[in-house]
Amino acid sequence: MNQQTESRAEVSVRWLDDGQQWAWRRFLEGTSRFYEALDRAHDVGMPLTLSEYHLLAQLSEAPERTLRMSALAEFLALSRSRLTHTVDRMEARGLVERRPVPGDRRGVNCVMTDAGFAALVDAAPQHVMAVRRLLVDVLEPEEMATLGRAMAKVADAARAEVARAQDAAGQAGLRAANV
Amino acid sequence: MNQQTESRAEVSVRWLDDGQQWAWRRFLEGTSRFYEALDRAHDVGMPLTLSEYHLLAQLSEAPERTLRMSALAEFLALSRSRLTHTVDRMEARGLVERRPVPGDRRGVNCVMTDAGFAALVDAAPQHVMAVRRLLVDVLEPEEMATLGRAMAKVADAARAEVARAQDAAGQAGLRAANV
DNA sequence: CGGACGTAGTTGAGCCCTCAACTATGACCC
DNA sequence: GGGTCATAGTTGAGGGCTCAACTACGTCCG
Repeated sequence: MNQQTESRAEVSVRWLDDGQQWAWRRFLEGTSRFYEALDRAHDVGMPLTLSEYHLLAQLSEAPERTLRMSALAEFLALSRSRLTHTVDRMEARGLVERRPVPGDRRGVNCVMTDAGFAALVDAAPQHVMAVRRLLVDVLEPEEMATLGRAMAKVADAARAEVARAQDAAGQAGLRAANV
Repeated sequence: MNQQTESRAEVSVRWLDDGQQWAWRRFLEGTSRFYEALDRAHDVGMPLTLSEYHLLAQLSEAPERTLRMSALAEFLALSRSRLTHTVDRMEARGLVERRPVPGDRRGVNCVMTDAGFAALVDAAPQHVMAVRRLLVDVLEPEEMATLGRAMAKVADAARAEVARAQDAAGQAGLRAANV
């Protein structure tokens, strides 16, 4: 307990310097305003929200335009629960369909319908133009490349941290079971 | 009508090249996983959510630890409605207080309480360590600087687009009124 | 076999956010 | 000075997301 208190003490914190603080705040504000504007672009004049669009885009690149729910959740960085709810809504609109996975009766495949493909094709130009207007064309090519490399590292770090947390939770469960 | 159809035609869309596509997807995945992990870090062991933390951080730097609701909304890139709801919840927990603005009876000041300040000070070390672990320390200093500059541009572009959209809505309103 | 554990996906309650409508006040201007 | 428009903030309904609990199936192994 004492150790935990120690590790939370302010003493050992390396605060951000001014440049880091500035960059971090720009990141916060930039991501927030960017996604807000992109969402808005989808709301006016596109029948697909941003996450629906990404879901269909992912499916469109898969063999048979089909992916297992779990694979889709992993690719899109969505929770299983959120994916279930999202697919519920899209299925009701006829954009995707659920099918059993042959050979694994736990699994569910998500298949893009023709209507789903049509909706994707219809929305794609506006979507890409918005991404250009708000991100790609705003940056120098070299900035965009650096942004990509940097965010790839960030994604890895976050993935690793979440995995660590889940392991720790598993250990805690074991400990509890052993009491 | 015909013109609108034309302007949406696929013909004139400049699609993303492979490098741009890669960078854009890294950005999507990176931001998604980063905020998920940071939220999680706040949920376990901190009494403040990420947006509550930022709200208090902003107040802590203002004179008298006080800001008008509208100024706070602008700084934090929150909608007025969202800020109202968030402040409702924080006020119920004693972290902030509402006061009338002297000299403008429309306005409401948001003031950080001592309890709010204490909560901020308590959460700050863990928050900063998480931001380092997930972002700052993952990148080269030069990458972090570029990220900051890039996101500043992106924020400006998004702000400009939203402002344009609001102007257009205003024009539409005028037109409707003139019919 | 059969029990324990892991994986796949769903469910529903609760929470937070968005959106549009609303109240109230200030600013402008003829 | 009284209409008109702009600004400030709130409200509540509706919708999406999170979280924990749950069902169902697969896998491993003694």
